[in-house]
Amino acid sequence: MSSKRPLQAVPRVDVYAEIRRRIVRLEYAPGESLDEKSLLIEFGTSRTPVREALIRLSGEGLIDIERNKGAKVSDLDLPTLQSIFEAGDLIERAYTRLACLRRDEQDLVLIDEALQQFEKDLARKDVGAMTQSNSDFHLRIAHASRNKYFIDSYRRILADHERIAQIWYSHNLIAPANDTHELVCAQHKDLLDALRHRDADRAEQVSIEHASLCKEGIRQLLSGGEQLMANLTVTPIDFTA
Amino acid sequence: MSSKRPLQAVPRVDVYAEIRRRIVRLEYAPGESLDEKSLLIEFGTSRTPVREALIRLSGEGLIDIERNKGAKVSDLDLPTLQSIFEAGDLIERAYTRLACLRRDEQDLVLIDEALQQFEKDLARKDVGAMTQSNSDFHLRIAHASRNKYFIDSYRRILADHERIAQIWYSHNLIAPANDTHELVCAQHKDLLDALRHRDADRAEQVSIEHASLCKEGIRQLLSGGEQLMANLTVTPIDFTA
DNA sequence: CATTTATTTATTGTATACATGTAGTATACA
DNA sequence: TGTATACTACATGTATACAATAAATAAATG
Repeated sequence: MSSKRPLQAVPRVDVYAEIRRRIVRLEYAPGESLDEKSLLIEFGTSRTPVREALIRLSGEGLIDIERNKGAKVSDLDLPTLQSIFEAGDLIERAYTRLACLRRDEQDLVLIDEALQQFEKDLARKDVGAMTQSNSDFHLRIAHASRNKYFIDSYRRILADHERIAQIWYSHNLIAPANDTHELVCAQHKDLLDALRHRDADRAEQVSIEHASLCKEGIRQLLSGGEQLMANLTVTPIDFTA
Repeated sequence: MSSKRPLQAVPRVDVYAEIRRRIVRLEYAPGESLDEKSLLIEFGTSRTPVREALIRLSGEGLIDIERNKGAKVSDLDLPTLQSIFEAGDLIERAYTRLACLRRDEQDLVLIDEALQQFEKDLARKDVGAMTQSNSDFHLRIAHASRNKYFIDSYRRILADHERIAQIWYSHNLIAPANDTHELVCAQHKDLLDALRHRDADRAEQVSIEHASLCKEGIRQLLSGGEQLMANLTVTPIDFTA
């Protein structure tokens, strides 16, 4: 090969992944407008990769694009929060049951790895990493369900959920004598154990409790803050027997 | 206003909508590769709108993009079919129940309009239009649930479902003495009636029967074709009481 | 002074040119 | 003839230039 070398080294920033990371870590606030120019200057790329990343993120629901008016980070209001829990609970229960039926040994290994990563991140008190590894843990269970619609639906919910988890984790780390994270870890282990024994009923029960714990935490967080945000009510979906 | 006029008239083709239409109407076969050049020649635009359309469609799961290797229409194999029914049934039941609680008068009007449009399209034996108006009918119910995650999840499932419905409708129109479409219309009316009376249990029951009818139709369709496709089995998700 | 209408400026949408990577073909060699 | 390598052609990825739209400001009119 001659001395010709590419002007630009290969490991360039993944614009999509980086913007996504900033949104779920709340570095970009909900509602904040994202203009292409400042992004391309920062990432050192042209507009094309930035625009393509924004379109992808729009498809995931993390940003809203209005024609000729640019992109904004999606809002996170109370109805959205209620919807997250309403849909999240149900879909989580569904894929968890299926995962019990369909998981293989490799799934268990991957889920266990994510579980351990979460505990490491918790020990390091790295809230961003915790959010990431928690999502990995749950998404890997979703994967074991072998149903791409449940996987994608949950990924969509999780994206928004991460932004809330971020706040919740921070709060729990600050709050004195808060054993919530120990409970979360215990539930993760229970869930993996139920998957290992293919016990769908127990896995579903743990899922319900896991979601409840998070829901209660957020409820307290909101009531601790502004009063108008305190009435987080989630309608349960009771199917006919 | 002066005599200056844009060189290009405003009502240009919506590349995204057109490619999407062709996929759900099976004009592009599952697995078929879509290269940018032939698309841009056909639509008379540059590569940019084509690429952006492909990225959006990729986000919706209708095409698969592999880096440096282009786009292919997503496959529709047996596992996908099973996943559609598995996830579709559950999510449909969930949003239907919620829609009973939350629908307003405007929702009922919109749902009724879609219902009537479907009957018109059926009378005209326009399979493509039937698929579209059927999707509209169900999506408008989903909208009445006021939960964007259920709406988006169902839209995702529906996109793939449309490709199957397309085949099923054609088959029913050809098959002699087939009253399936009358049943479908009756169920649509039942569903709207249950929504009107806010009867969640009945609405859910109709949803289950509606999905069953479709599922059975597809099953017969497959067994009529190749033998290896005959064993469409869908795992029911029985939550703990 | 308030309101409306031009004019300017900035941002987004589209087209095109260039860079890079992949795949197919042809050639060299065993 | 089979395999490996080099080269060519083509498709995709990225950068940039141009067009159109929206927002902001300035000018004009009552």
